Amino acid sequence: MAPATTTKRTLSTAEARRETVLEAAMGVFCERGYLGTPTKDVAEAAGISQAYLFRLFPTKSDLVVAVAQRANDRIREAFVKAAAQAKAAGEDPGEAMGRVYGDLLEDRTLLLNLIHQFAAAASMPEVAEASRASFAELVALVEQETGRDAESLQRFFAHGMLMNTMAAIGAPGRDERWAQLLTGC
Amino acid sequence: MAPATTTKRTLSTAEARRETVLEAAMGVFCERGYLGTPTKDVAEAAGISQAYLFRLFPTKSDLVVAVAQRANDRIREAFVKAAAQAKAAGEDPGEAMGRVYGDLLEDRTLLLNLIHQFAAAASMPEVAEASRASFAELVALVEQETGRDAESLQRFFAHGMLMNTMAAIGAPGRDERWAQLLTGC
DNA sequence: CGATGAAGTGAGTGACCGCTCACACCACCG
DNA sequence: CGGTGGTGTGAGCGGTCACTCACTTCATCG
Repeated sequence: MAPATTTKRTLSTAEARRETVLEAAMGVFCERGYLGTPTKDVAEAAGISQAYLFRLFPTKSDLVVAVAQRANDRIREAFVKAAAQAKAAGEDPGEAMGRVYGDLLEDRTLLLNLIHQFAAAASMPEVAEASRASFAELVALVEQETGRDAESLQRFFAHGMLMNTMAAIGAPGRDERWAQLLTGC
Repeated sequence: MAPATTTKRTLSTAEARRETVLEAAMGVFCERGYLGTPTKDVAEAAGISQAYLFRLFPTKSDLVVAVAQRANDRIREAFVKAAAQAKAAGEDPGEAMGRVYGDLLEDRTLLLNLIHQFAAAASMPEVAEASRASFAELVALVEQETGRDAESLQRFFAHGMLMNTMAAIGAPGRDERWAQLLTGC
C-alpha cells in the first residue's frame, strides 16, 4: 500500500484499511451473498490476512452490516449530488434522481449488494434496521427535493425495486417480450 | 419420527416424500436463505435423515432450484385462480390479481423465499432461469387477463416488488411516515 | 417361503468455516 | 538505546458443511 503522501496523522492507517476492506468486500459479497461468501475471500480481495480482517471487524456480522451501510451511503450520496446538480441547472430533480438510480444499477456490484442486503435482513436485525434507515432517508430526500405526493413517491421507489429485481435475475438485455416490457423505461 | 416407537413403519413413495421435503424446505430456507441454511435443518424439518434427503435431491443445488420453482408455481396458481374467480363474478381480474398478491405476501414464508430466490439468482444460473420463466408466465397471464398496456403492467409488477422489499425489511406495521407512505396501497 | 428392489438410516469423510493466539515487524518517543 | 503501541501474520482450533457408504427394514410377488 502506498503511504500517505504527506501531512501528519489526520487518518489512522487502520481506518484506511477498513475502507479498503469494505470496497473489496462489496466486490466479493455481490456474487454469493453475505452468508455464502467466506471471510477468507474478503481478506484475500482486500490484500490482508484473515486474522487482520477479524481485528478490523470483530465478527463477520459487523463486516456485513458495515458493507450494507456503505452501499446505502453510496446511493444516498448519488441522490444528493444528482438533485443538487439538477437544481443548479434548472432541471427536474425527480427525473434526475430516477436517472441516477438507473445509472447506479449499471454497477452490478452495488445492485447485487442491495438485494443481498434485503435477503440478509430476514435473519439479521441490524441489516434490516440499516435498510429501513436508508429508505427513511431516501424517501425524505426525494420528497423534499421533488415535492411529489404519496402515490408518486411510492411509484418512484416501486420502479426502483423492480429494476433491482430485473437486474438481479438478468432480465435486461433479453429480447423476450416480458423482459422488454418490465425493464423498459 | 412418528412410527419410530411402534414396530410398524408406513413407507411412502419417494415422490410423496419429495413433496414433504419441498414444503419443509420452504419453511426452513426462508429464515437464512439458501446458502445460509444447512441441509441438516431441511432434513430435520422434513422428518427424514440427511442421507435420505440426498437420495431424493442429489445435490443441495437441486433442492434449491426445486424450492424456487415451487414458490413460483404457488404464485402462478394463485393468480390463475384469482383471475378465474374474478371473471366468473364479473369483477376486474387485474384488481383481483393485485389483491391476491398482497394476500400471498401475508405468508412470510413465501415472500422470503422469493427474495432469497432473487438473491440466489446472482450465483445460481438455474435459479435465475427459473425466476425469468416465472416472470414470463406471470406477465403473459396478467396481460392476457387484464388487457393492460405496457406502462400499467410495469406498474403492476413494480408495486409487487416494492411490497416484497418492504415486507423483507420489516417496514409494514411501522408508524414512521416513510413506511406508511411506501407500504400504503 | 425366499428373492428383489425400493425406502430409509447411523456413522462417518474430508474440506471448509468463523475465529483466536502467539508472535513478528515497524515507527516513534524519551 | 530500550520501550511502547499499533500494524500485520502463520498456524491452527473446534465446529460445521455437503455429501457418501454400508447397512437395515419394508412391501410385493412368484
